[in-house]
Amino acid sequence: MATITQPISDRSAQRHPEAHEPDVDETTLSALRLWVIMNRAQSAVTAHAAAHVARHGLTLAEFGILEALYHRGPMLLGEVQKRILVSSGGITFLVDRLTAKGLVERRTCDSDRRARYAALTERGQQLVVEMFPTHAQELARVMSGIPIEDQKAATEILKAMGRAAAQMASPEDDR
Amino acid sequence: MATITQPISDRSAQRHPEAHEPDVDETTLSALRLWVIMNRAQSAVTAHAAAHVARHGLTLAEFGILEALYHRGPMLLGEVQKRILVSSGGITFLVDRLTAKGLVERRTCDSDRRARYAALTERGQQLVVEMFPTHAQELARVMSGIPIEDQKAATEILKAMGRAAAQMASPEDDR
DNA sequence: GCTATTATTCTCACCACTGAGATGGTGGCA
DNA sequence: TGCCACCATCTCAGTGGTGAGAATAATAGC
Repeated sequence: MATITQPISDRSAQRHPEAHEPDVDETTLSALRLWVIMNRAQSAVTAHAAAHVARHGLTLAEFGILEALYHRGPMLLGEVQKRILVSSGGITFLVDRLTAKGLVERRTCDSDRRARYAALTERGQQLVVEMFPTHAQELARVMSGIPIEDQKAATEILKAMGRAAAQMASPEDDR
Repeated sequence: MATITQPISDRSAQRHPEAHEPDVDETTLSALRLWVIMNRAQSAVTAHAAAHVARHGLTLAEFGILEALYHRGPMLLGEVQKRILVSSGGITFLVDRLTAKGLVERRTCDSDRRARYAALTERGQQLVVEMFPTHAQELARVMSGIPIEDQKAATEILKAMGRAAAQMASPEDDR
Protein backbone atom coordinates (compact mmCIF):
# COMPACT_ATOMS: atom_id res chain seq x y z
CA MET A 1 0.00 0.00 0.00
CA ALA A 2 1.07 3.55 -0.60
CA THR A 3 2.65 5.49 2.19
CA ILE A 4 0.22 7.79 3.89
CA THR A 5 2.32 10.75 4.86
CA GLN A 6 0.95 11.85 8.15
CA PRO A 7 2.38 13.78 11.04
CA ILE A 8 2.92 11.78 14.17
CA SER A 9 1.06 13.18 17.09
CA ASP A 10 1.19 10.67 19.88
CA ARG A 11 2.89 12.64 22.49
CA SER A 12 0.54 10.62 24.69
CA ALA A 13 2.35 7.33 24.00
CA GLN A 14 3.92 6.18 27.21
CA ARG A 15 7.58 5.41 27.34
CA HIS A 16 8.65 1.83 26.82
CA PRO A 17 11.23 0.39 29.20
CA GLU A 18 13.55 -0.23 26.24
CA ALA A 19 13.26 3.37 25.05
CA HIS A 20 16.01 5.97 25.46
CA GLU A 21 15.76 9.71 25.83
CA PRO A 22 17.97 11.44 23.23
CA ASP A 23 20.83 13.11 25.06
CA VAL A 24 22.15 16.03 23.04
CA ASP A 25 22.57 19.74 23.66
CA GLU A 26 20.07 22.40 22.70
CA THR A 27 21.83 23.35 19.46
CA THR A 28 22.06 19.80 18.22
CA LEU A 29 18.49 19.09 19.18
CA SER A 30 17.33 22.07 17.15
CA ALA A 31 19.16 20.85 14.06
CA LEU A 32 17.84 17.34 14.57
CA ARG A 33 14.26 18.50 14.87
CA LEU A 34 14.50 20.74 11.83
CA TRP A 35 15.93 17.85 9.86
CA VAL A 36 13.06 15.54 10.75
CA ILE A 37 10.36 18.16 10.24
CA MET A 38 11.81 19.26 6.92
CA ASN A 39 11.87 15.71 5.63
CA ARG A 40 8.26 15.22 6.62
CA ALA A 41 7.11 18.46 5.04
CA GLN A 42 9.06 17.80 1.88
CA SER A 43 7.68 14.31 1.63
CA ALA A 44 4.08 15.37 2.18
CA VAL A 45 4.23 18.21 -0.35
CA THR A 46 6.12 16.07 -2.84
CA ALA A 47 3.40 13.44 -2.67
CA HIS A 48 0.92 16.00 -4.01
CA ALA A 49 3.22 17.28 -6.72
CA ALA A 50 4.13 13.76 -7.80
CA ALA A 51 0.47 12.76 -7.98
CA HIS A 52 -0.23 15.74 -10.18
CA VAL A 53 2.50 15.09 -12.72
CA ALA A 54 1.75 11.36 -12.63
CA ARG A 55 -1.72 12.15 -14.01
CA HIS A 56 0.11 13.33 -17.10
CA GLY A 57 2.29 10.24 -17.20
CA LEU A 58 5.43 11.93 -15.92
CA THR A 59 7.74 11.60 -12.95
CA LEU A 60 8.77 14.69 -11.02
CA ALA A 61 12.28 14.46 -12.44
CA GLU A 62 10.90 14.40 -15.98
CA PHE A 63 8.63 17.35 -15.33
CA GLY A 64 11.52 19.21 -13.73
CA ILE A 65 13.47 18.89 -16.94
CA LEU A 66 10.58 20.06 -19.09
CA GLU A 67 9.95 23.01 -16.83
CA ALA A 68 13.61 24.00 -16.76
CA LEU A 69 13.85 23.85 -20.55
CA TYR A 70 10.67 25.85 -20.93
CA HIS A 71 11.74 28.61 -18.58
CA ARG A 72 15.39 28.82 -19.54
CA GLY A 73 15.48 27.59 -23.10
CA PRO A 74 17.78 24.80 -24.34
CA MET A 75 20.43 23.77 -21.84
CA LEU A 76 23.46 21.53 -21.85
CA LEU A 77 22.79 18.17 -20.26
CA GLY A 78 25.23 18.98 -17.48
CA GLU A 79 23.38 22.19 -16.68
CA VAL A 80 20.07 20.40 -16.51
CA GLN A 81 21.64 17.75 -14.32
CA LYS A 82 22.82 20.26 -11.72
CA ARG A 83 19.51 22.03 -11.83
CA ILE A 84 17.24 19.10 -11.19
CA LEU A 85 19.69 17.21 -8.99
CA VAL A 86 20.08 13.83 -10.63
CA SER A 87 23.17 11.75 -11.30
CA SER A 88 25.12 11.81 -14.54
CA GLY A 89 23.58 8.50 -15.57
CA GLY A 90 20.19 9.77 -14.54
CA ILE A 91 20.17 12.77 -16.86
CA THR A 92 21.07 10.65 -19.87
CA PHE A 93 18.37 8.17 -18.94
CA LEU A 94 15.73 10.83 -18.35
CA VAL A 95 16.45 12.73 -21.55
CA ASP A 96 16.36 9.43 -23.44
CA ARG A 97 12.95 8.71 -22.02
CA LEU A 98 11.62 12.19 -22.74
CA THR A 99 12.99 11.91 -26.26
CA ALA A 100 11.18 8.59 -26.69
CA LYS A 101 8.00 10.34 -25.56
CA GLY A 102 8.59 12.99 -28.19
CA LEU A 103 8.81 15.83 -25.68
CA VAL A 104 12.51 16.66 -25.85
CA GLU A 105 15.25 16.52 -28.48
CA ARG A 106 19.04 16.59 -28.33
CA ARG A 107 20.94 19.21 -30.26
CA THR A 108 24.66 19.34 -30.91
CA CYS A 109 26.81 22.07 -29.43
CA ASP A 110 28.99 23.84 -32.00
CA SER A 111 31.59 25.13 -29.58
CA ASP A 112 32.09 21.83 -27.74
CA ARG A 113 31.56 18.61 -29.59
CA ARG A 114 31.40 16.55 -26.39
CA ALA A 115 28.36 18.44 -25.22
CA ARG A 116 24.68 18.14 -26.13
CA TYR A 117 21.82 20.50 -25.65
CA ALA A 118 18.44 19.32 -24.52
CA ALA A 119 15.57 21.32 -26.00
CA LEU A 120 11.78 21.06 -25.94
CA THR A 121 9.98 19.81 -29.00
CA GLU A 122 6.73 21.41 -30.08
CA ARG A 123 4.76 18.79 -28.16
CA GLY A 124 6.98 19.20 -25.11
CA GLN A 125 6.33 22.89 -25.09
CA GLN A 126 2.59 22.39 -25.40
CA LEU A 127 2.65 19.98 -22.48
CA VAL A 128 4.47 22.41 -20.21
CA VAL A 129 2.07 25.18 -21.17
CA GLU A 130 -0.77 22.85 -20.26
CA MET A 131 0.70 21.48 -17.04
CA PHE A 132 2.64 24.30 -15.46
CA PRO A 133 -0.22 26.51 -14.26
CA THR A 134 -2.04 23.65 -12.53
CA HIS A 135 1.23 22.35 -11.11
CA ALA A 136 1.97 25.74 -9.62
CA GLN A 137 -1.59 26.15 -8.38
CA GLU A 138 -1.49 22.74 -6.77
CA LEU A 139 1.60 23.74 -4.79
CA ALA A 140 -0.04 27.03 -3.86
CA ARG A 141 -3.13 25.13 -2.72
CA VAL A 142 -1.12 22.75 -0.58
CA MET A 143 0.71 25.65 1.04
CA SER A 144 -2.33 27.90 1.25
CA GLY A 145 -2.52 27.47 5.00
CA ILE A 146 0.87 29.09 5.48
CA PRO A 147 0.91 32.90 5.48
CA ILE A 148 2.93 34.42 2.67
CA GLU A 149 5.33 36.12 5.08
CA ASP A 150 6.05 32.75 6.67
CA GLN A 151 6.60 31.18 3.27
CA LYS A 152 9.08 33.89 2.40
CA ALA A 153 10.81 33.65 5.75
CA ALA A 154 11.14 29.88 5.38
CA THR A 155 12.41 30.30 1.84
CA GLU A 156 15.19 32.61 2.95
CA ILE A 157 16.26 30.36 5.80
CA LEU A 158 16.20 27.24 3.66
CA LYS A 159 18.07 28.98 0.89
CA ALA A 160 20.89 29.78 3.30
CA MET A 161 20.74 26.24 4.61
CA GLY A 162 20.93 24.65 1.20
CA ARG A 163 23.77 26.88 0.14
CA ALA A 164 25.76 26.17 3.30
CA ALA A 165 25.17 22.42 3.11
CA ALA A 166 26.04 22.24 -0.59
CA GLN A 167 29.40 23.93 -0.30
CA MET A 168 30.36 22.24 2.94
CA ALA A 169 32.76 19.32 2.61
CA SER A 170 32.01 16.14 4.48
CA PRO A 171 34.28 15.67 7.52
CA GLU A 172 36.12 12.83 5.79
CA ASP A 173 37.03 14.82 2.71
CA ASP A 174 39.87 16.81 4.24
CA ARG A 175 42.44 14.16 4.84
CA MET B 1 29.41 10.47 -11.26
CA ALA B 2 27.68 11.50 -8.09
CA THR B 3 25.47 14.52 -8.09
CA ILE B 4 27.18 17.55 -6.63
CA THR B 5 24.38 19.36 -4.90
CA GLN B 6 25.12 22.98 -5.50
CA PRO B 7 23.01 26.11 -5.54
CA ILE B 8 22.50 27.65 -8.92
CA SER B 9 23.79 31.16 -9.05
CA ASP B 10 23.83 32.29 -12.63
CA ARG B 11 21.49 35.15 -12.44
CA SER B 12 23.92 36.53 -14.99
CA ALA B 13 22.86 34.01 -17.66
CA GLN B 14 21.14 35.89 -20.41
CA ARG B 15 17.72 34.89 -21.56
CA HIS B 16 17.52 32.50 -24.45
CA PRO B 17 15.02 33.30 -27.23
CA GLU B 18 13.26 30.00 -26.54
CA ALA B 19 12.90 30.78 -22.83
CA HIS B 20 9.63 31.82 -21.17
CA GLU B 21 9.04 33.96 -18.14
CA PRO B 22 6.83 32.14 -15.61
CA ASP B 23 3.48 33.92 -15.48
CA VAL B 24 1.81 33.34 -12.13
CA ASP B 25 0.53 35.56 -9.35
CA GLU B 26 2.50 36.54 -6.28
CA THR B 27 0.97 33.88 -4.02
CA THR B 28 1.64 31.06 -6.45
CA LEU B 29 5.15 32.28 -7.09
CA SER B 30 5.88 32.24 -3.39
CA ALA B 31 4.73 28.64 -3.06
CA LEU B 32 6.68 27.66 -6.15
CA ARG B 33 9.88 29.21 -4.89
CA LEU B 34 9.53 27.67 -1.45
CA TRP B 35 8.99 24.29 -3.07
CA VAL B 36 12.15 24.54 -5.14
CA ILE B 37 14.30 25.92 -2.33
CA MET B 38 13.03 23.32 0.13
CA ASN B 39 13.89 20.51 -2.24
CA ARG B 40 17.36 21.88 -2.73
CA ALA B 41 17.97 22.31 0.99
CA GLN B 42 16.61 18.89 1.79
CA SER B 43 18.70 17.29 -0.88
CA ALA B 44 21.91 19.04 0.17
CA VAL B 45 21.48 18.21 3.86
CA THR B 46 20.39 14.66 3.09
CA ALA B 47 23.55 14.11 1.08
CA HIS B 48 25.59 14.72 4.24
CA ALA B 49 23.41 12.56 6.44
CA ALA B 50 23.39 9.75 3.88
CA ALA B 51 27.17 9.89 3.55
CA HIS B 52 27.50 9.61 7.30
CA VAL B 53 25.29 6.55 7.73
CA ALA B 54 26.79 4.99 4.59
CA ARG B 55 30.17 4.93 6.35
CA HIS B 56 28.55 2.48 8.74
CA GLY B 57 27.07 0.45 5.90
CA LEU B 58 23.51 1.70 6.34
CA THR B 59 20.96 3.56 4.27
CA LEU B 60 19.10 6.48 5.78
CA ALA B 61 15.92 4.41 5.92
CA GLU B 62 17.70 1.68 7.86
CA PHE B 63 19.22 4.14 10.29
CA GLY B 64 15.84 5.79 10.70
CA ILE B 65 14.41 2.49 11.87
CA LEU B 66 17.25 1.85 14.29
CA GLU B 67 16.96 5.33 15.70
CA ALA B 68 13.20 5.08 16.11
CA LEU B 69 13.47 1.75 17.89
CA TYR B 70 16.19 3.08 20.14
CA HIS B 71 14.31 6.16 21.17
CA ARG B 72 10.83 4.68 21.44
CA GLY B 73 11.45 1.03 22.18
CA PRO B 74 9.95 -1.87 20.19
CA MET B 75 7.27 -0.79 17.75
CA LEU B 76 4.78 -2.53 15.51
CA LEU B 77 5.92 -2.64 11.90
CA GLY B 78 3.02 -0.43 10.90
CA GLU B 79 4.05 2.20 13.43
CA VAL B 80 7.62 2.19 12.18
CA GLN B 81 6.34 2.43 8.63
CA LYS B 82 4.38 5.60 9.31
CA ARG B 83 7.24 7.07 11.24
CA ILE B 84 9.96 6.67 8.67
CA LEU B 85 7.70 7.13 5.64
CA VAL B 86 8.19 3.98 3.59
CA SER B 87 5.71 1.75 1.83
CA SER B 88 4.24 -1.39 3.34
CA GLY B 89 6.55 -3.52 1.24
CA GLY B 90 9.44 -1.32 2.17
CA ILE B 91 9.14 -1.83 5.89
CA THR B 92 9.10 -5.60 5.52
CA PHE B 93 12.10 -5.40 3.25
CA LEU B 94 14.05 -3.07 5.51
CA VAL B 95 13.36 -5.04 8.67
CA ASP B 96 14.38 -8.21 6.84
CA ARG B 97 17.65 -6.63 5.89
CA LEU B 98 18.32 -5.27 9.36
CA THR B 99 17.50 -8.70 10.77
CA ALA B 100 19.98 -10.27 8.36
CA LYS B 101 22.57 -7.80 9.63
CA GLY B 102 21.79 -8.88 13.17
CA LEU B 103 20.67 -5.42 14.28
CA VAL B 104 16.92 -5.95 14.64
CA GLU B 105 14.65 -8.82 15.57
CA ARG B 106 10.95 -9.47 15.10
CA ARG B 107 8.83 -10.26 18.11
CA THR B 108 5.29 -11.58 18.10
CA CYS B 109 2.45 -9.52 19.46
CA ASP B 110 0.36 -11.40 22.01
CA SER B 111 -2.79 -9.37 21.59
CA ASP B 112 -2.84 -9.48 17.77
CA ARG B 113 -1.30 -12.40 15.97
CA ARG B 114 -1.22 -10.56 12.65
CA ALA B 115 1.13 -7.96 14.05
CA ARG B 116 4.87 -8.06 14.65
CA TYR B 117 7.09 -5.90 16.75
CA ALA B 118 10.46 -4.79 15.54
CA ALA B 119 13.02 -4.46 18.34
CA LEU B 120 16.74 -3.74 18.50
CA THR B 121 19.12 -6.56 19.23
CA GLU B 122 22.09 -6.01 21.50
CA ARG B 123 24.28 -5.23 18.51
CA GLY B 124 21.68 -2.91 17.04
CA GLN B 125 21.54 -0.99 20.25
CA GLN B 126 25.30 -0.70 20.41
CA LEU B 127 25.38 0.60 16.87
CA VAL B 128 22.84 3.33 17.57
CA VAL B 129 24.73 4.36 20.69
CA GLU B 130 27.83 4.59 18.57
CA MET B 131 26.27 6.35 15.58
CA PHE B 132 23.62 8.66 16.96
CA PRO B 133 25.79 11.34 18.56
CA THR B 134 27.93 11.81 15.46
CA HIS B 135 24.85 11.70 13.24
CA ALA B 136 23.25 14.47 15.28
CA GLN B 137 26.47 16.45 15.41
CA GLU B 138 26.86 16.15 11.67
CA LEU B 139 23.43 17.67 11.16
CA ALA B 140 24.23 20.38 13.67
CA ARG B 141 27.46 21.10 11.83
CA VAL B 142 25.75 21.33 8.47
CA MET B 143 23.19 23.73 9.91
CA SER B 144 25.64 25.63 12.07
CA GLY B 145 25.46 28.65 9.79
CA ILE B 146 21.76 29.13 10.53
CA PRO B 147 20.93 30.96 13.77
CA ILE B 148 19.00 28.87 16.28
CA GLU B 149 16.03 31.23 16.18
CA ASP B 150 15.84 30.81 12.42
CA GLN B 151 16.04 27.06 12.77
CA LYS B 152 13.18 27.11 15.22
CA ALA B 153 11.14 29.49 13.10
CA ALA B 154 11.66 27.28 10.04
CA THR B 155 10.76 24.20 12.07
CA GLU B 156 7.44 25.69 13.13
CA ILE B 157 6.54 26.80 9.62
CA LEU B 158 7.50 23.49 8.08
CA LYS B 159 5.64 21.58 10.75
CA ALA B 160 2.45 23.43 9.85
CA MET B 161 3.19 22.87 6.18
CA GLY B 162 3.73 19.15 6.55
CA ARG B 163 0.64 18.75 8.65
CA ALA B 164 -1.53 20.67 6.21
CA ALA B 165 -0.15 18.83 3.18
CA ALA B 166 -0.52 15.42 4.80
CA GLN B 167 -4.17 15.78 5.69
CA MET B 168 -5.13 17.52 2.47
CA ALA B 169 -6.82 15.35 -0.13
CA SER B 170 -5.66 15.56 -3.71
CA PRO B 171 -8.10 17.44 -5.96
CA GLU B 172 -9.08 14.20 -7.71
CA ASP B 173 -10.01 12.35 -4.55
CA ASP B 174 -13.37 14.01 -3.96
CA ARG B 175 -15.35 12.73 -6.87
C1' DG C 1 53.05 20.14 -31.26
C1' DC C 2 52.68 16.51 -27.40
C1' DT C 3 51.33 14.79 -23.06
C1' DA C 4 48.58 15.09 -18.80
C1' DT C 5 44.62 16.67 -16.88
C1' DT C 6 40.02 17.80 -16.85
C1' DA C 7 35.22 18.03 -18.67
C1' DT C 8 30.96 16.03 -20.93
C1' DT C 9 28.17 12.50 -21.98
C1' DC C 10 27.02 7.69 -22.22
C1' DT C 11 26.89 2.57 -20.79
C1' DC C 12 25.59 -0.81 -17.81
C1' DA C 13 25.32 -3.45 -13.71
C1' DC C 14 23.14 -2.74 -9.69
C1' DC C 15 19.85 -1.28 -5.91
C1' DA C 16 16.65 0.75 -2.58
C1' DC C 17 12.27 1.06 -2.60
C1' DT C 18 7.21 0.93 -4.51
C1' DG C 19 2.58 -0.82 -4.73
C1' DA C 20 -0.95 -4.18 -6.17
C1' DG C 21 -2.38 -8.16 -4.58
C1' DA C 22 -2.01 -12.35 -1.48
C1' DT C 23 -2.19 -14.30 3.17
C1' DG C 24 -3.75 -14.85 7.41
C1' DG C 25 -5.91 -12.75 11.62
C1' DT C 26 -9.54 -9.81 14.04
C1' DG C 27 -13.86 -8.15 15.61
C1' DG C 28 -18.56 -6.50 14.94
C1' DC C 29 -23.00 -8.07 14.06
C1' DA C 30 -27.10 -10.69 12.57
C1' DT D 1 -21.98 -19.20 15.67
C1' DG D 2 -21.01 -17.97 11.16
C1' DC D 3 -20.29 -14.36 8.12
C1' DC D 4 -17.79 -10.63 6.34
C1' DA D 5 -15.56 -6.15 6.23
C1' DC D 6 -11.41 -4.73 7.71
C1' DC D 7 -6.58 -4.76 9.10
C1' DA D 8 -1.31 -5.94 9.57
C1' DT D 9 2.10 -8.00 7.28
C1' DC D 10 4.30 -10.23 3.44
C1' DT D 11 5.38 -11.38 -1.60
C1' DC D 12 7.21 -10.18 -5.84
C1' DA D 13 7.53 -8.09 -10.23
C1' DG D 14 8.55 -3.64 -11.57
C1' DT D 15 10.70 1.14 -11.51
C1' DG D 16 13.19 5.20 -11.09
C1' DG D 17 16.80 6.06 -10.41
C1' DT D 18 22.58 5.65 -8.84
C1' DG D 19 27.47 5.60 -9.70
C1' DA D 20 31.83 3.56 -11.40
C1' DG D 21 34.01 3.48 -15.38
C1' DA D 22 34.41 4.03 -20.63
C1' DA D 23 34.67 6.91 -24.59
C1' DT D 24 35.58 11.10 -26.43
C1' DA D 25 36.66 15.95 -26.70
C1' DA D 26 38.67 20.19 -24.91
C1' DT D 27 42.32 22.53 -22.39
C1' DA D 28 46.71 23.59 -19.89
C1' DG D 29 51.56 23.08 -19.26
C1' DC D 30 55.67 22.32 -21.23
